[in-house]
Amino acid sequence: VNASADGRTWRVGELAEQTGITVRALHHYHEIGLLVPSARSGAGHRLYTSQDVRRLHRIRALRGFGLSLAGIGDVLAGTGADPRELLRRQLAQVDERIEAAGLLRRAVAGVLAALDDRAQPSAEELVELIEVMTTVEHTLTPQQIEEMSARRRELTEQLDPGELAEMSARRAALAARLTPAELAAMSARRAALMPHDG
Amino acid sequence: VNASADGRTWRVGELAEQTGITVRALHHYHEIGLLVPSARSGAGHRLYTSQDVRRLHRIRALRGFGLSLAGIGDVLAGTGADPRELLRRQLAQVDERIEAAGLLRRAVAGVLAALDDRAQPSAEELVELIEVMTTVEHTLTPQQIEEMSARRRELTEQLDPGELAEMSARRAALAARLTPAELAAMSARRAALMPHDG
DNA sequence: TTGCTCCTCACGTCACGTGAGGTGGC
DNA sequence: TTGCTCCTCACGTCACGTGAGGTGGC
Repeated sequence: VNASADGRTWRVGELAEQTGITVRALHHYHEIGLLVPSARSGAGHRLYTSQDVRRLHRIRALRGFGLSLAGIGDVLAGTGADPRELLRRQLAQVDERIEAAGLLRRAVAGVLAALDDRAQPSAEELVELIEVMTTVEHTLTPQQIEEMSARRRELTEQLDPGELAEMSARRAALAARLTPAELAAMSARRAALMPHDG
Repeated sequence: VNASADGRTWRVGELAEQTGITVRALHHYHEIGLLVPSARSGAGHRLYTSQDVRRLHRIRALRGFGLSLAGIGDVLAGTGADPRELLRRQLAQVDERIEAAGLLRRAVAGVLAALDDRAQPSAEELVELIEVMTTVEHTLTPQQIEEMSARRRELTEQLDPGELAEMSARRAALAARLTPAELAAMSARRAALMPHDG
């Protein structure tokens, strides 16, 4: 808002050291116009003013929120629509990631549990196991899966922010947890998957 | 193991439709040698045998486990080391993702909660808010952060699979959950962040 | 004079998406 | 003859990493 007439400038290396952003990344931000240093030295070296540094901190903060560099540019330019809408989309995306990762973690842990009992598990057995475990999911056709996610998207978009946040939190917590019962069920299923010797 | 003399073959389009994997992806798998169709028609069209289809299913299953195409090639070739080691690394990676996403979700939800009270939040306010919220994390230098994750990695590698799985499950569940108390704390902190009017 | 930091190309990454332009099979 | 599927280039994506070869400042 008010320009403090601080004449101090920073060079790329200094900025990189302070912020943990690499020199190459700063070059990249310059290339795409996201952060153009306000000055150059006589030798052509980039010189960043305190204003530039301030912008960089904002860029880093927004990047930490998972925004793309293009998205960050929009937000900082103020050209985007309602910022809340942006954040809501972010939240929904994060929740999808959490949910997917939770399912994946359960699957991986399940396979690991099954393998840990075997003396010398071969890669062959591993593949076999993973294949069978994922077969269930594959009985759904891509269309069906698409329909499901589309339907869910519609539903989600009709919720107000409060409801959305609540539902998301519940789903995320559910997906990330691993109940002993589930582990037991996997352990049981494992017997059916193992090659019958003799 | 035993080759059922099933002479049936499939063309890329058929395979794509059945498996949900795009034609382009199948071309890509061919290019990198991950899945080379066993035959070609007179016109040069790719013809996949039942063996090829079987391999494709395995590729898809392993891809679902988050492995890179190169990693999948290794596993299917049986050249990799102990498959359990591979899965353990996968598990650790997934847990890191879940944890990071959980932290992110909390931050985004916090900012959203703060913004929802404002009548007409500007992009400027949004950025300000996000910046302040992430400032705490930035008091750590990159080196410190690196040291922390390195130390944690060392610790993790010394655990046996059982301990690892248990710890991971706890961490993941913790990170994904959003307690009312935390929301309240955020709500309280919010007051300090809002610009004091007058 | 020697390091150190800086500079500008420019290719590589990962797993494909997306045309462009053309040919064979029912 | 008309669609449909198939083919092979080949560039684009996203946010930089990683040299290559060269120049200015203390």
